[in-house]
Amino acid sequence: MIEKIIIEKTYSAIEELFGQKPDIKHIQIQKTKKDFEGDFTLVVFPFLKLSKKSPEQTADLIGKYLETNLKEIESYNVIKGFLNLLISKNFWLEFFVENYKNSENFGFEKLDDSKPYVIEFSSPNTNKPLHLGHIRNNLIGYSVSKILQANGKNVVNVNLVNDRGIHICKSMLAWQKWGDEKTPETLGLKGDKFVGDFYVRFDKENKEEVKRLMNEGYSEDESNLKSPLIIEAQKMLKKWEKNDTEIRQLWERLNDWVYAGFDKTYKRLGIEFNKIYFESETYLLGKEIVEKGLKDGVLFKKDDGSVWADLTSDGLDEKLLLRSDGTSVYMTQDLGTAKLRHDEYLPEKLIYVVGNEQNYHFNVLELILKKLGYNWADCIKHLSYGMVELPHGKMKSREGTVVDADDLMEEMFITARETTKSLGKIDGFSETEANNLFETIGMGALKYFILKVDPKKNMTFNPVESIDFTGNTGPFIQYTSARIKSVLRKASEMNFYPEFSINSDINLLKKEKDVIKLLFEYPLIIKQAGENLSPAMIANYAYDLVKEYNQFYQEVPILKDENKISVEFRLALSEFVSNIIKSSMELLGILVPDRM
RNA sequence: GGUUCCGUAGCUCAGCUGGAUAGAGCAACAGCCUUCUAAGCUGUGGGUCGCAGGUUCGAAUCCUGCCGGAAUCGCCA
Repeated sequence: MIEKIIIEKTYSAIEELFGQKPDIKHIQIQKTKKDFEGDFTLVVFPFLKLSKKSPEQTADLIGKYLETNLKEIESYNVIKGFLNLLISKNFWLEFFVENYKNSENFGFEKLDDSKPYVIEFSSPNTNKPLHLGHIRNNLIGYSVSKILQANGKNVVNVNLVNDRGIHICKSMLAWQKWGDEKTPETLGLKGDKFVGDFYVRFDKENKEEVKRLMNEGYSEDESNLKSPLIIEAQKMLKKWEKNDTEIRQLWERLNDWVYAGFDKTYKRLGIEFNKIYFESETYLLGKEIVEKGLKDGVLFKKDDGSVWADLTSDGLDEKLLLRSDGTSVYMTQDLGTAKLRHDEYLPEKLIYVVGNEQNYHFNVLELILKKLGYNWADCIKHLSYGMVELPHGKMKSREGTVVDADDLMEEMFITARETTKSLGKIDGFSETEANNLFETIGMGALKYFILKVDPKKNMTFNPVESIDFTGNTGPFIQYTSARIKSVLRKASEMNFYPEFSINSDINLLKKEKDVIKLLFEYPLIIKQAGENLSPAMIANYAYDLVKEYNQFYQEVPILKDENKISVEFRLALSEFVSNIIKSSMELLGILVPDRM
């Protein structure tokens, strides 16, 4: 790495020039800002105490030293305390030659032998279809998984499906009562939608019961408890827990419908898992851990028999782990599944992609595991992402403002179709090709719109803006790639092919160098995105690269140049860029078309 | 009330592990297609980086306080 070389040389420069050893942390090399001449910049302010000279003199001395002692440095200039270093043309060309032929894999690490990274995302309930919030979760999880793989990690994608509990019983009961033996097939509905409708039906009917009870003089709380529908659902849950055959069959039937529906949504989103956990299989886990903790005196029991963890010494509250009737709560299950996953995979990291409303939950989870003596709890990482809000506020099912995942994807497809058609871009496409293109563009727009935002931040989803296809959008990036492909096609018709060797004497234009410099950064971006678990860093990089390339494309003729070496070099540069666009988009789960 | 997170252009977002004159896109306005795809490129206007202190040669970035917003603190998941 050139930065490292400059840092090392700067160290010896200061040592030799000023007779003192600098703190290595003070030697910072950064990209030179656009308005100044140079490639890298050294900030010399921290060395003034050592040099006992003015910033300009200090920078000048170091600059001279680097210029004579580093062959990569062509020249330098000093502005105030900033030493701008110009890297030689040959350095950039060598970098280019060494990497462009294998640019499909440029920046990707080979699979290392570290322990696996287990990443959980999606985690749906089976009583409701997936919505916009799930889309963000899925896209982030899947992309982070890809990014970690690009960093050479062995990654396992897991999903934990909440397939049991009172909410599923509500849907089951509603279907029993009002379903008339209808099925998704008979109604031509997607299974998750079908079951979700019965959940809504239950809610509606139950509200009326509650209203009736309140009219009879009961308080709201009492009415909620006394509602016959609720009582019946609770009975059903108890039967389920006792393995009642009839209830279990009904449960399986409804859940299978839901899974068939989810599968379609996942498939269209392009999401895959290596392993799916079902809560019905894991919800009893954790009890043993808690009972052991109780025995060891880490946890305590209250008079009513409930079991708690005391976290007050850590600035948190007491946390319930077993109810007074001995049943477990969400936290208990999570303790169990965490241990299960740890035992199964012995992971380096256990990543949970879960919304920031559960920050507290994960703090507590980690703390309790540590209290129980599981030191591996350190490997737990809550990848906390922000809520998706609509321009008018958050999504509320009561107000019917929930954005359904399938509807949204379909809208993106339709918008992509209309826009593409109106631009006249599908001449010569078969119907299948055209539909594939609309899907690629629509999904590209949606995914990019969501992933370009820093995961930890709340974001606003404006349906109008998100389907914009110009500016900082997925389609713009896809378009640039298609443009390059078009040039490459045209080139081969003219018998020009991407080619460059270091022997070629070439005058490297500013725009060409700017593009190469961005390509040069890609491996570092992948690394940082991996460290920060941030698809947004990849998205923003891809945009910067594409923006830069388009300026090059606009200013510099590729095929029209008279110099064959220049033509071949620019083709090679373009091909390199298109490969990086493709690979960075792949890290976001976005495809790039050959033509659009 | 306690804890955590957020506040950057009219809007959506970068920049935040301290460095130069705070950047993009959208929206508005003005240009560029007889030349490799105009889903593009160029230009103009638009900012007390919530407010006030502090640390520092240097703060949008770090610390403290305040203001505004969100989440959370369930024998829900």
